[in-house]
Amino acid sequence: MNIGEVSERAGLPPKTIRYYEDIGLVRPLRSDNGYRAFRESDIHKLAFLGRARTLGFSIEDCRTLLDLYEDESRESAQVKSVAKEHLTAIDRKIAQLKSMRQTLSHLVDACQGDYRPDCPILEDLAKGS
Amino acid sequence: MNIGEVSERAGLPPKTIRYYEDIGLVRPLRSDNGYRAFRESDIHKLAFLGRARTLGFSIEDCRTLLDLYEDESRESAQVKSVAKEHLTAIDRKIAQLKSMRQTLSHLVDACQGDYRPDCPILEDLAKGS
DNA sequence: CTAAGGCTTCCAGTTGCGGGAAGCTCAAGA
DNA sequence: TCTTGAGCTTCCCGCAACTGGAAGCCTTAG
Repeated sequence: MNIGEVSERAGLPPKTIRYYEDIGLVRPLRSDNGYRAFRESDIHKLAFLGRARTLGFSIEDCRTLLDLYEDESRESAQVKSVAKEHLTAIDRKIAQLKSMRQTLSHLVDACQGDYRPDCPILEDLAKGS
Repeated sequence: MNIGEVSERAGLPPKTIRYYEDIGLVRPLRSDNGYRAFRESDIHKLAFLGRARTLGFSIEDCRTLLDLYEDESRESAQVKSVAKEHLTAIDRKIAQLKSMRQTLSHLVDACQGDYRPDCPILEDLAKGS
């Protein structure tokens, strides 16, 4: 199967698929004409990767997860460990964004947003919190 | 004032300060020996930038905000507009992260995390939800 | 036979810096 | 006075995870 159809079926842009091959996440065969020839297993892997990426896993995490997926002798604890670390990273990011949101929304509320130059937002930025 | 002391006072690494000069956010003078010579106003700008960055504004937003800050004839509506757009971007990111968090925490909870290979996390990634 | 579309590779750009090399300058100690 | 050592300079590479675009081959329909 050529990259275009694979792209549709796996839900990933061709560019991304080529990139994943570059970094060794998938290893499609090649046809005589030089085109990539994907097997069902490749599509399956790509869909796996797409799903893992939407959950926010890094490429390296994806590599690890894919390896574990294909390792019959894996222990689920290994998978859980990767997922838990990612979860705490997500929590950190959420906390950080919420903190920004908090400050920023106060400032936005305090700003008149009219034709006059006076602005609490700029005043805050200028003198630190 | 040399870059080292400015770095301490503005709370930004020297590398970052040089980068900000590269992209035209600050324009320190130069001493005869070629060293950057920062004025108080430069430090003030750098602190402004540092604060804006911790609130998550992009460099381009920072440039805009700095321009507005120095523009006596600004209208606070312009500032508020930039801040509001950033705020909605933050809200989008928070929503996305929360969605990831939701899915991921369910999966993590469902995984035994023991020596056995069976794993709901991998199963989910494999078949998509 | 030709044109369009799909495929290939390769290179550059994105965001916001950080690391490190090579080399100049300056201040302090033997 | 000479020599360190720290601090400064520029320059270029690398990161994550792609995306866009150029140049060129392959295939298929008209």
